[in-house]
Amino acid sequence: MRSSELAALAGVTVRTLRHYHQIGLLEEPRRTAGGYRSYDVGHLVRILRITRLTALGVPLAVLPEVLDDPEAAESLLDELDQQAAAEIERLTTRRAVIAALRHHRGMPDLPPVLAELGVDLRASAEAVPELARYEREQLVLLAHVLGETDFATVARSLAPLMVGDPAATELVRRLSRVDQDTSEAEVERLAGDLADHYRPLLARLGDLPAVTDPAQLLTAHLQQSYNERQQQVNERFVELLHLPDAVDEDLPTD
Amino acid sequence: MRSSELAALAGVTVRTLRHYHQIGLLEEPRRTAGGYRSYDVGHLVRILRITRLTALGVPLAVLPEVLDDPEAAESLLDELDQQAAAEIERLTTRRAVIAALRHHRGMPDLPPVLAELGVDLRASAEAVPELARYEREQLVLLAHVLGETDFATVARSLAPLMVGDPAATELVRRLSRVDQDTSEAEVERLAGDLADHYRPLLARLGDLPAVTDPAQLLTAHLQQSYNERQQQVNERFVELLHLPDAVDEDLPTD
DNA sequence: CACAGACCGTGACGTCGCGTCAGGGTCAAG
DNA sequence: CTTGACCCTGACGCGACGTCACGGTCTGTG
Repeated sequence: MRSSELAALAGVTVRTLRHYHQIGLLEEPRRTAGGYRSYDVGHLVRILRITRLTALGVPLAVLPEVLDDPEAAESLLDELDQQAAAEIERLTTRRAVIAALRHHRGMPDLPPVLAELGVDLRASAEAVPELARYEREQLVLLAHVLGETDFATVARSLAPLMVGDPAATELVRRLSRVDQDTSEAEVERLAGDLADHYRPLLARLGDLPAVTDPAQLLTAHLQQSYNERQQQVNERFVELLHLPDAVDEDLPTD
Repeated sequence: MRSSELAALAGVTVRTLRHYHQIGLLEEPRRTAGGYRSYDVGHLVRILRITRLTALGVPLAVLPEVLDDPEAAESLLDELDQQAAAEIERLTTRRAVIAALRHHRGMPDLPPVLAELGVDLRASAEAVPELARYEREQLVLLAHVLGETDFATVARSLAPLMVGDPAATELVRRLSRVDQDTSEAEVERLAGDLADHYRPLLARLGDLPAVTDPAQLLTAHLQQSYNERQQQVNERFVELLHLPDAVDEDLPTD
């Protein structure tokens, strides 16, 4: 048989044959005068045995051992089965997450738990795009520093304060309109309203085990997402909440 | 933040950060005087968004699209879910095969269906090792040329003729003892007994759709596994069964 | 008997998501 | 001033092949 015939018979590609030769898994056959490889059924059998095992997930490197050692083959099966089981579990939870993520459409980086709480970022995303992006990032940060479980707890009780909520959206909208021409009075009022609205959330954070000082990360992020005047609002907001107003000096203010 | 701090916070390795920089997935941060990278929370958020998506199976290459395109993200979720489902199915059937293979222990390259038929090659493997190997190869060949389904059908009705069967084992044992000193009479007798025993199997093969002339492959394999005198038995055996006694000229007789 | 087209050969690089040196510079504490 | 912990870049490694690139071989047809 020529290589292509053998490959067709065995259901592999010619390149695969060559690879098996290279790693010493398949004996080199005789050659024709022109240098063509000339295979026989023995090679076919060998390849079939190989492909049967690789189909089970056996790496090519360990094949030489298991092809002729029944005991090695035994323990290998255990291992392969456990690997497959573990992989199936990972993929199953992955599918569950994907299913949940369908609910906040187009934002698959949001924590899935928000979906079941009915939090819908799309509303505020349309109203105030750039700040919705910021909220989105805050949620991602928060979910990470708290862990998905603690985040779920917090989110469950605080969902109404969050972005999907009309009151929160309105605050965000007001903040988005802040610029140089905004009066000091409005700055003060908005900071107060923000503080009133978010105080429960931050208080709740205090109850939880601080991972790497989550509040710091969040406020640091906050400081980076606004114009000067908006930052002034945030400073007052933070003061009103008695949060640490400075962050690690390695974190640039930009 | 230094790279190791960021890496620890984000739950990735420093090497991963460097990789994301290399493929343009993560913006290069400012540098210190000494050339050290100095990250901020923005980078942390970016990495968290990335890892959330890669955990869903999103390849790094497509992340730039989906991170900022809700529509792309939508259709991506469908695709990922289907991939995961397909992979789960493959792994599940793989586990089923592994479970079946447990029964003919140490021989994971045998077709799994043989397990439920109670075929046990170990018996004959102890009795006549080298010929058991040959039978094993024949089974692998047969399973391949017929396909697992047709092979299952054939195997179900012919299990008693096969290797686990005492009568078959006895024939194989007789064949294994054949050498130069064996009488012509015994050669003839054994060939006849083999033909009688295996005729139903080969006849059955004729009923099935010939894939690449399975009988040829099988006889070719048969011709390679024996000493001269044993081949003589086989020639008679094949004649008695009216099988094609020659094989493709590309198949060497050695 | 020449020629086209299909097939064969041997390198060698690409894939994917990083791990792991190797060889050198930087930084903070003692 | 040194030590040890950290940082940098560059480059190869992994696993199982896919995919050129470039050249020789075989086979059928004119």
